[in-house]
Amino acid sequence: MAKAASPPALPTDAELEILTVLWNRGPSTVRDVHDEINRHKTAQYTTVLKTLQIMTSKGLVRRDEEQRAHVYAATRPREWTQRQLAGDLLQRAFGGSARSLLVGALSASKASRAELAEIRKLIEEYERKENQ
Amino acid sequence: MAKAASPPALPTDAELEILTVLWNRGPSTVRDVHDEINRHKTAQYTTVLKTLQIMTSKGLVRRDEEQRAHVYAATRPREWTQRQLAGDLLQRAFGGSARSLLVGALSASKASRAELAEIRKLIEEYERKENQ
DNA sequence: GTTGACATACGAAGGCCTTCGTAGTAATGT
DNA sequence: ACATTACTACGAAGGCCTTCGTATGTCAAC
Repeated sequence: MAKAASPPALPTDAELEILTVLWNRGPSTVRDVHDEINRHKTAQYTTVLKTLQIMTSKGLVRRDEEQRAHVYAATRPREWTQRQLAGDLLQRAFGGSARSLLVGALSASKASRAELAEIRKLIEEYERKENQ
Repeated sequence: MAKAASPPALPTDAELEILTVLWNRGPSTVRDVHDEINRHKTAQYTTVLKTLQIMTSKGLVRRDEEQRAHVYAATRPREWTQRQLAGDLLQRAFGGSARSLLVGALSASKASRAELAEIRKLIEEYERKENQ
């Protein structure tokens, strides 16, 4: 069973939460993930398990069954997934305009002065690369 | 019937598509929306109608029943909704970092030189306001 | 070997989203 | 008056997501 081949679809809400744990912790058992998630909300152990099983069949995570407690790891790096998610929203809600998306993000987040500076540097970096 | 009071929840996919039409066209009948949407995909008239009815009950749109063909209008402006959506993704997938979100958006969109310049100006603008 | 702790597998329920077909009603034209 | 056309209302199906309870298996330790 399992198999998913094709590009893993976008992770859903619960899936993204689990992926975040995996990205932060590295390969983890269900128990690891469950414990981590229960730090800020409550969820049954089997809920996490089931979701991880589904994620496996979707190809979002890979699992190592060597040990009795299977070890799960994200298939795609955080950045790759973030790009998918950002790209999706970009098209769906912002007509592809990265600028509009940034406006939305900034007005939603009250970015600090430091963050603004970071973003400016990032853009300058991009522009430099663009000009080569 | 109808009524939703509380802050309208985030629009779903199909809802966002309809909202986009309303934002672009202004108040419109179901037929208007349906015609517009069928320019790039096919959907039954009653599907659009039903979705608009649901959106009404959620408070995403308001409807004027004066005429036989009801006229629908978005309750919230595009920018407001975009902020919700951006803010939601920002928290869910980027740990609140607008910079990370921008990185994702840029790598997903291959922004043009012109767009990069626009974004830089936007940031400079923000920084100027921030420093007053 | 029985018990208890801990693991996976799996079915199923409840929600929401999306879609559409059908029914009923109002306007329009012949 | 009648047929045609255009509109709204509504129910329901099919999917996916999320959640959980229950069944089952494994291992260790008494």
